[in-house]
Amino acid sequence: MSHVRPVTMCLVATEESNAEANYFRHEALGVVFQVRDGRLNVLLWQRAEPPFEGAWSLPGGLLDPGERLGASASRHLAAKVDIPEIAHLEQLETRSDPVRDPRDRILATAYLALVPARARPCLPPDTTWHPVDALPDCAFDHASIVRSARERLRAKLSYTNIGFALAPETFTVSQLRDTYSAALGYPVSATNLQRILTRRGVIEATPGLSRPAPSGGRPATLYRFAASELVVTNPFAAFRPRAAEA
Amino acid sequence: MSHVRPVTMCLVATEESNAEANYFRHEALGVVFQVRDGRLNVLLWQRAEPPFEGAWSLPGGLLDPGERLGASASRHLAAKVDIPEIAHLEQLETRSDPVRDPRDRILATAYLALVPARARPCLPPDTTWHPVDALPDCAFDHASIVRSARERLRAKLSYTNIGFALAPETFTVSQLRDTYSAALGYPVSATNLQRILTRRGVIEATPGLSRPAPSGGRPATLYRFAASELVVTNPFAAFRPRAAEA
DNA sequence: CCAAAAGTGTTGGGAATACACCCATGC
DNA sequence: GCATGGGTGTATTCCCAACACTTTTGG
Repeated sequence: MSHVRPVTMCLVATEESNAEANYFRHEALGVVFQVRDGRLNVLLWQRAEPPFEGAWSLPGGLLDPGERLGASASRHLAAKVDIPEIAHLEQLETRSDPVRDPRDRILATAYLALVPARARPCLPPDTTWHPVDALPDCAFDHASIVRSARERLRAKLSYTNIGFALAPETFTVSQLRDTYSAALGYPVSATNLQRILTRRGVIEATPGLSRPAPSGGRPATLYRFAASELVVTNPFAAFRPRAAEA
Repeated sequence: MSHVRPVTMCLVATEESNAEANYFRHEALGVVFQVRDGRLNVLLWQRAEPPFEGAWSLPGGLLDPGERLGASASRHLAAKVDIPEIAHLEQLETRSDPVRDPRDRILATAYLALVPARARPCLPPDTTWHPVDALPDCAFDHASIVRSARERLRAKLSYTNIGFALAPETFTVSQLRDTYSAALGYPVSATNLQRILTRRGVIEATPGLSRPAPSGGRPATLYRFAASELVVTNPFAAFRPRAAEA
C-alpha cells in the first residue's frame, strides 16, 4: 500500500486539466526560539547535501498520512530537542511558493516553538543555536520564516503572557527583563516590566527569594508566571467595548 | 469527473515507511466579509450534494500544480465575486485535521478577504451573504474558520488601518462608525473614531462634503483612507522602544 | 424656531514611561 | 561605610472614553 508515490495517470478527462496532479508534499517546520546569553537564538541544522549544501535549515520534515500539522512539527522537533522542553507551540503561516524548494514542490507550514531559558537540550552534532540578529546563510525561504516568527513573538510579548514560554519556572524581575530585552531586541525597564505584568496578573511573587547575590546586592523576589498557556491579556489597543467584563 | 485519486502503486521501497504516500490534496478557502445593512456578513454557498448536503460552505477549491495558495484563493473566489472588489486578502491559518473532510483527507488554508461596503457583486444562485452573528448550519470546520477570521479582523481593526478594505472610497465619519460597529460587534463612538483615526493618519478629510441630509442635519465631511494597503499603525501595546522613529 | 446630524472642546481616567529614592545584602 | 543590585513611590505623559456644547443644515 505505502511505498508509492502517487503516480499521475490520465484515467479520465476532466473539466480542469491536471485535476489528478493536485497532490502535494507538505512539511512542518519549527522555528525554535530560546534566549541564551542575553540574545534570542533559533535552532538550525547545517545541511550536508545539496541543495543548499552547507547552509542552515529549520528543523522539520514531511507530514505523514493521518497526522496533523502540529503533531508533525512536534514529531520532527523531537529529533532535536526534548518535546517537554517546548513550552509553547503555535502555527505561524504556510508557504506555498512553487519553487521554494528547487528540487520539487513542497508546501511548508511553519510553527513557532519556544523553549524556556534555563533548558539545555542536548543537540545532534549538526544542530546548533544561532542568534536571530546574526543569521547564517539559510536554505530555502527559512531566513524569511525566522524573521516572520520573530515578528509574531515580538507582537505577542506586548499583549499576551507568552513570556511564560521563554522564562524559567521561577525568576527575578531582572532575569525576566533580560529575557524580554533579548526577545524584543531593545532594552526594557525592569521597573515597568514588573508593574505591567503584575497589574495584569501575568506574573506573581512566590514566597522564595533569590540567593543573596554574588558580589553584593539585595536578594530579589522570585516570581513565576500565573498561567502556563497562552492568554491574551491586553486585547484592545483602541475601540474597547463599553463594559468588557471577563 | 475530476477527483481521481492518485493511484498508489508499489514502485520502490524506502527507508521511511509511507514516505511516498505523503502527498495531500490542499484547498484554499476564502472567508469573504462585507458589511451590509449594519451587520458583518460572510459569503457562503449552499451544498447541493453530500457530504453536508444543504449545509453552507466557504468558497474555495483545490490548489493547482504551480499555483500559490494566495493565487488559488483568488482564483476560486473569482467564481463568486469580481476579484477587483476584494480590497484585502491575507492568509489566516491552515487546518490539517485528517477527518475534517469525511470523504478524504484534504488540508485547507483559509484566507481573509474583505469587500468594501458599497460593492454589490452579483452572485451565483447558490451563493448568498449571511450575518456572522447568525451563521447557518455550516459544512466541515467552516463555522470555526469563520469565527477565527472574525477574531483576526476584530483585532486588526484596533491596531492597523484594515478598515480601508471595508469602507467605500469616501465616507462620512458616521458611515465609518457603522462599519466599525458592525465589524467589531459592539457600538463605537463616532467622535472618538474620528479623532483616533485622524491622529494616526489613517483617514484624511477630502475637499468634498456629503449632500446635506435627508431630513435635516449638517452636511458631513467626506473622508478617505490615506493608504489602501495594510499598515500597522499601533504596534506597541506595551514595552515600546525608547525612540521609535519611522 | 426647532429638530437632526456633524463636529469640536473639555474633562477625566487609566496605563505606560521616567526618575528619584529607599531597602537589603556582601565586602 | 560603601558598592551593588532590588524594589517602591511619584510625577509626567500620552491616549482614549465620555459628555457637553457649538455648528450647519432642513422644515
